[in-house]
Amino acid sequence: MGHHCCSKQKVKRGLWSPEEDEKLVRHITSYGHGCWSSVPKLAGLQRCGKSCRLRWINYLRPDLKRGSFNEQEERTIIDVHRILGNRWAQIAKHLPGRTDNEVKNFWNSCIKKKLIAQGLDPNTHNLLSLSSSTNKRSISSTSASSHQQPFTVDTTAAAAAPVVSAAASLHGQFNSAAAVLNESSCIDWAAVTQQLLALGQESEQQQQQQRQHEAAAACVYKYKADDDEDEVVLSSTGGDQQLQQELFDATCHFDFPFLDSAFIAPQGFNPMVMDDALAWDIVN
DNA sequence: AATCAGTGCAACCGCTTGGTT
DNA sequence: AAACCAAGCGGTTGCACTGAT
Repeated sequence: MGHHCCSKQKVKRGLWSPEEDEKLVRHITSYGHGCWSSVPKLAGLQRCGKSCRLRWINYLRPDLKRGSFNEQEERTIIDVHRILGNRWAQIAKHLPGRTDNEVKNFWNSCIKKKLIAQGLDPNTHNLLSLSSSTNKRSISSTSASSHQQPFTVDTTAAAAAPVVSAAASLHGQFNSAAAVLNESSCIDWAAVTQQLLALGQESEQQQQQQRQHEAAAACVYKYKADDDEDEVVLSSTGGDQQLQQELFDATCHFDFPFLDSAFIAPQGFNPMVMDDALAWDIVN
């Protein structure tokens, strides 16, 4: 089966020669690529337009950074992958000079193995032992990303340490939520919070938390990012505004470095169970 | 020296998306 | 609404290279 995009022409395939590279670079730097399907003819190449485009994007573009990935880049890939999954093009946008193909190859050949060696599931970024646990109960699943596991709660842990469990569960849910934020979906955090509370036994401390949850549930957190600065803005739909402001001040120090367009956190998004360390862990 | 397995990277394939007619 | 096309994307393949035997 030949190329559907250029089946009428005899095209060369396989590795590019330096001469072909030179022709393509010369053509694009002089005239731009325009319509890729016309590039091979105009540049004097016996390649299909798709092949030219790929060669340019992945190898010949002047702004590409060559060489191996540094530690910072590796960290970024892992962090963004945790949130976005295998969306290599999206991930590559956070790595100037790197292509989606390069990131994907680096992930498959290197990072994946490192994570497995660390006992982490490269798909979910959870501990492998936890990923295979059977003592879990699914309470919600809103993920639109196939790599994400349904939101689960370890009920044993919940009984022993509900707050920790809730935080851990929210952590998992946040990952799912983050994976779909770009599609402008909203997570029903108020419902999640209610279910979390139902799992644990009510205590005085939890009642205090309940009040905080309710206050936080009336908050709308707006995150905006632009070239100059990122900011999270609080607005309220009612309730104890002083408590809301305290919650906001106490929990919204963190950034959302992987969201390059503004989003509005869903009503009921509750940072109360997150401290800065967890928030940092979530978004990084 | 020859062979083989493992690895990394470049390129390809097929599908999806978005725009145009 | 349907058909078509170009571009974008992620998964997969092919091949050169390297190290072990």
